[in-house]
Amino acid sequence: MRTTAQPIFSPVGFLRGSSFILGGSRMDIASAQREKLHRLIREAVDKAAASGELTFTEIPEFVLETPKDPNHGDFASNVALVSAKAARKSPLEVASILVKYIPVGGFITKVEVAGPGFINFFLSQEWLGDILRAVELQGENYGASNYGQGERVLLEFVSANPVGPLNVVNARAAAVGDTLARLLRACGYGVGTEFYVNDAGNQADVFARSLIARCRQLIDPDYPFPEEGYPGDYVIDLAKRLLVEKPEVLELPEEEQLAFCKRWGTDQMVAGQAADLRGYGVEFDLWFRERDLHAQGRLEELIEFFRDKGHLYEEDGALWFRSTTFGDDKDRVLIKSDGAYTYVTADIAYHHDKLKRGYTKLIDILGPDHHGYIGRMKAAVQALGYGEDTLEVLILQYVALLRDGKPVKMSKRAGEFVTMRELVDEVGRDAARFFFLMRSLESHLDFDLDLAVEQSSENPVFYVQYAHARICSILRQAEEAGIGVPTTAEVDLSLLTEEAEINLIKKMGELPEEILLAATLREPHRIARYALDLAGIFHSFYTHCHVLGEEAPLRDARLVLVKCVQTVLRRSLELLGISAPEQM
RNA sequence: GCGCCUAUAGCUCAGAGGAUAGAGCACUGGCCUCCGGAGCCAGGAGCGCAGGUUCGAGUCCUGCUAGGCGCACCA
Repeated sequence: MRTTAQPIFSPVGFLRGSSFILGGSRMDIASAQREKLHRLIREAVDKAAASGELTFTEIPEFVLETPKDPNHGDFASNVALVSAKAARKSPLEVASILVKYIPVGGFITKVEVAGPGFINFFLSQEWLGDILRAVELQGENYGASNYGQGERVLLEFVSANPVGPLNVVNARAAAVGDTLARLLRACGYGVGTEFYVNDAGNQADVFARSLIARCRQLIDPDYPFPEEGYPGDYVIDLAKRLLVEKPEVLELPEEEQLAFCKRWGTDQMVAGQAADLRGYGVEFDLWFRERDLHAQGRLEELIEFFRDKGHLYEEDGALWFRSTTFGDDKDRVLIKSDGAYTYVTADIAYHHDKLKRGYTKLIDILGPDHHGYIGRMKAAVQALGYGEDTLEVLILQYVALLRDGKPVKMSKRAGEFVTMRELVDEVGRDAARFFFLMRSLESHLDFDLDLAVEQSSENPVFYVQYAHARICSILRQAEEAGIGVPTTAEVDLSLLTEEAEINLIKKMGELPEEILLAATLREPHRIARYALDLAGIFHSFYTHCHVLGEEAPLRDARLVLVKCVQTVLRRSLELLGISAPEQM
C-alpha cells in the first residue's frame, strides 16, 4: 500500500532532467535561462562522449540548482557527481572534462569546477534583468505554467460530517486544500474542489435524534438525552430555531420526524460550515451530498458493477468486496447482514462518480484518523478499473492549539472543542491560514494563539504583509510626488548592484520553480516559506537602500525593483489565500 | 499484535542523495537629522540509538527507543 503523497508526475525527471519546458505561449524567462544551461550541459556530455573522453550508456538525471553560497555561482549542477559511476571516473575528472565543452560567452561569464565535482555557472547581470522583465510582463500570472496541460484533478478536502461545527483540523485541511488547488491551477491543471457531505449515514441519524431530544427538552426538561447523542450547545440552538421554523415537527410520526430532522438539521449544519469556510476564503466548486447517491440508486449501480467484475462474495449474511485482491489489508463489507450499506460503499460510489465525470487524478486530503482508509479506497479505485496512482491520499496531522505556551484542552466527547470559526474570530483569517500553511502537511503542528495575534515581526504573517505595506507606502509617496513608476525598458537596471538588490531579484526568479514544486510535491508550505524569505530580503533592502531621495536614475531603477517585489509578494500571498494590505 | 505520522539548536520548525545542516523565537550587544523601528546588523549551540546501501546519508533500507494517531457488518 502506498501511503505517502505521490506527485502527479514525478517532478524529478522534469525539473532535474533534460526537459524543463513550460508550455503556453509565454515561457518564463528566468526558467528559460535554466533550460539553456540544461541544454548546454547535455551537449557537453554528448561532445565528451563523441570524443571518447567519457563513455556512458545513458545520462543520469541531474540537478541544476541555485546554490546557497553566492561563491558557488548563480547556478550549479551535480551532473558530474551523478554520472561519475557510469563514466567510471572520479566526479572531479568528469567535471573537468565536461567544462571543456561548455562554451563561456553570451550570458555565461564563467564556468568552474568546485567542491566534490560541482560545475558552477556564473551568469552576466543581464539575466537578472530578464527576471525583472518576466515579472513585469507576466504580472499577476508570474510563475504560472502549463505544466499540467489541463489534466483534470479533483481535490476533495475537509468533508466533515454535517453534524457539528468545523474544528481546527478541518481548518488546516481547508487552508491546505484551497492553496493546493490554487497552486495546481497556476500550473495549468483543470482543478475541481469538492466537499463530500456525509448526510445519509448513522451519524446523521444520531444527530437527528439528538436534535429531536433537544426540542423535547425545551418543552419538558426531564426528557432524556440519548447516551451517544451529540452533546454540543449548538444542537440546543438548532433545536430552538427548529421549533420556531417548524413547530409542528414534534407532532409528526416518528419516522417522518426523523427524516425531516435529518435533512433539515444537516442542511443547517452544511450552511453553517459553508459560511464559515467562505469567511475563511475557501469556496468549493461542489458540495456533494451522500444522500443524492442513495436517492439516485448509485450504490446499487456500484454493487452491480462490482458483481459483474467478480469483486464480490457473500459471507455471514453480508456482501463483501474482495479488496485484498488490490492490496488492501482485509476485505470490506459493502452491505451489512442487516441489509444496510456501509459508509465505504457510498464513498466508493462517490469516487466512481468523480471518475465518470472525467477527472483523471483524485486527491483526497484526510485527517490522521483516516489513514487506515487509504488501502481500501485505493483498492476500490483499482477495482473500478483505474490505475493505482489515480487516487492519491494526503494525510494531515493533528493541530495542538497553544495558549500561554500550554495546550488548549479539548474533549470531543464532552462537546468542548475550539471550532474553526472561533479560531478565525480570534486570530483572523490571514493568520490562521498562514500558520497552517507554514508547516509541512505531516508535521504535528503547534499553533501558538498568542503569536498569531501579535502585531510584531515575530508574527510571520505580519512580517510578510508589512513588507507589502511598506512597498505600497513607497509607491504611494512616489505618486504623490509626481514620480511615476517606470518600466524596465525605461531604466538602467545595471544600477542595481547592492547585495540586497541582487538577492531580491534572484529570489523573485525562484518563484516559478517553487510554485511547480509546491504543486507537484503537494508541499504548499514552500510558498509560505518563500514569502517569508522574500519579505526578509526586502526588509533588509529597505534598511540599507533608499528609493525616494536617490538620484533619478537609481531611484527609478529601484522603483522598478520595488514594484516587482510588490507583484511577487502579492502573487505569493494570493496563492496562500492571504490578503496583501496596502496599509496596516 | 499490525499499520500510519513524528524525532534536527533551550523552544517552534525548514532542509530536491551532494559543497561549511538553515530560519524565527529566547539570550547578548549595536543601528532612527533619511521612503512606516510592526524594521535592520552582529554573536553560541544540533540531525533519538545501532547497523546497512552509496564516491557521498538529516535525507534511502533494516532493527530498536520515545511520542501522537488508527486498526468495525461505525461514519
